[in-house]
Amino acid sequence: MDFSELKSVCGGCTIRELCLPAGLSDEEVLLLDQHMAHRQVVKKGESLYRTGDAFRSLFAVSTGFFKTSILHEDGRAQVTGFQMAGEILGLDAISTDQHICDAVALEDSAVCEITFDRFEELGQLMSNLQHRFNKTLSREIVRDQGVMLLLGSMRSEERLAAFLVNLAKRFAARKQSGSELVLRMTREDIGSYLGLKLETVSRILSRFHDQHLLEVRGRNVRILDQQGLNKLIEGS
Amino acid sequence: MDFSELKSVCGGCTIRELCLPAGLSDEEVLLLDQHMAHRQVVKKGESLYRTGDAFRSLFAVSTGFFKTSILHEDGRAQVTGFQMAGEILGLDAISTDQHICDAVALEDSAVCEITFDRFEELGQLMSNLQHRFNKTLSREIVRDQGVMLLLGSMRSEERLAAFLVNLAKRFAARKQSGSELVLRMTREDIGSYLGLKLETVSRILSRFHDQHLLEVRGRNVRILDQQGLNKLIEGS
DNA sequence: GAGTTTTTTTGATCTATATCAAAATATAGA
DNA sequence: TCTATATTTTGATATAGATCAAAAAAACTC
Repeated sequence: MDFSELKSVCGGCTIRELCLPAGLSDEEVLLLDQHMAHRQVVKKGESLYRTGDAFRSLFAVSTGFFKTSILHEDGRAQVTGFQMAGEILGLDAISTDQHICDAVALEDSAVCEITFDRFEELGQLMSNLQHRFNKTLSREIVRDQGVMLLLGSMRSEERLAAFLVNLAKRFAARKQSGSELVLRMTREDIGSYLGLKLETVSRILSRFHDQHLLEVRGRNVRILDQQGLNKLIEGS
Repeated sequence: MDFSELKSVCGGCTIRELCLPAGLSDEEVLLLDQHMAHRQVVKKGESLYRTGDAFRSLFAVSTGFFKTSILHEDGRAQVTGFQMAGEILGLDAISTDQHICDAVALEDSAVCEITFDRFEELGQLMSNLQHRFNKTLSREIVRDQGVMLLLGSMRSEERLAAFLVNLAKRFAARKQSGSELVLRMTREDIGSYLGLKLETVSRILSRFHDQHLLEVRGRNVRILDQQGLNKLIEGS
């Protein structure tokens, strides 16, 4: 981890409205900025934090791409999410003051750090910030329950379709192409997230390719038929 | 729903430390009490709220047992949780101001309601309450990610063992027997929660019975070998 | 840029869990 | 208490996805 102390600048950040400062006034953002610790770089493959680490700060992904995974005693791991610009890492640690997952950068990335104690103080000063943060936490609950639905009641093709459509939407919200995806994670990571084996993920991608839903070239995926994918997700 | 306005009395509540007032001083609890809307009864089979309902309040389960489930377009449903005394219903709705699941009472139950607007105001007055509430939201995230691990990487027997051990722990924390469980939900509900079919749940319960891990008589389950169940969960 | 390692694809086969079916119980209603 | 309905159990069979295996393609390393 590179601790070069670049001062955060939420005010000028392009993804401000997708991140913690969403919905804050300029003055409020300024106050938030003053309390942000610093920006730090996490190289591809490095961990931002690991299971068991003491919880001190939340991290907002500035640039790059992360995965979080929890480890079962016996070595099995479950990928619980993939985070991109504007998304917050560390929310799960608030409950126990310890991180309960590993956060690993899947490409060279940068995060903005804010000490949680500081952040809570700010929440007391700015009811608006606190209100938005409650929503952020709740949104994570909704997301997690969506994954439960995926894992609990959808078939493998539906899961993968839902995964790709979700990724595409999030890229699109960040003004990146919503049809040209570069997957930062391995087939195994995708499989772990979706409760499937990597071979199954690979086979289904090939099948989608054959059905002209996607064009798959390794980790480069182009969505050719968004409609078709959506139909797969909904239609039983 | 019975709207008889029984005044809430967190102060005198036996499960106070498992609920929203956890960790608050007597004075703080008094203030919280003054802002609780009322207690209300939900009869077995009735909904406390349904998907799409406007979100106004959080509900703390006072007595009884609930299940929450989200509905997929095509009719499939996924049970996302079972809530008992002290646990909070409605956390997922904060993000969108709409309920995204149904909350159904599985036995005659009572809940304590608090308007969320009021609650947020209180959070501004009592940093302690806000701090605890952040933890409550985070704890729900941790719980959900535990379910992801369950659904994504555990086999059917392990899932059911984990489910039973979890229920037993929660009953025990409420000074009820941690070995004599009365399941309030159907095999189908359990199956939906665990990503299994009801027949599979039934078969595994029978198998556990044969292996003297449990004594199963319909919905009455006695845990005979907690150790054995734990071994199942951990050991691959 | 050749060599090593990691990731991905594809095929053949196996297996855990689903599905279909029917009897046995339990629960609720009159 | 009797009847109707819903739930649970158990068996027989089917199947989606796992596992095992090996080649092909990418991605690092020196």
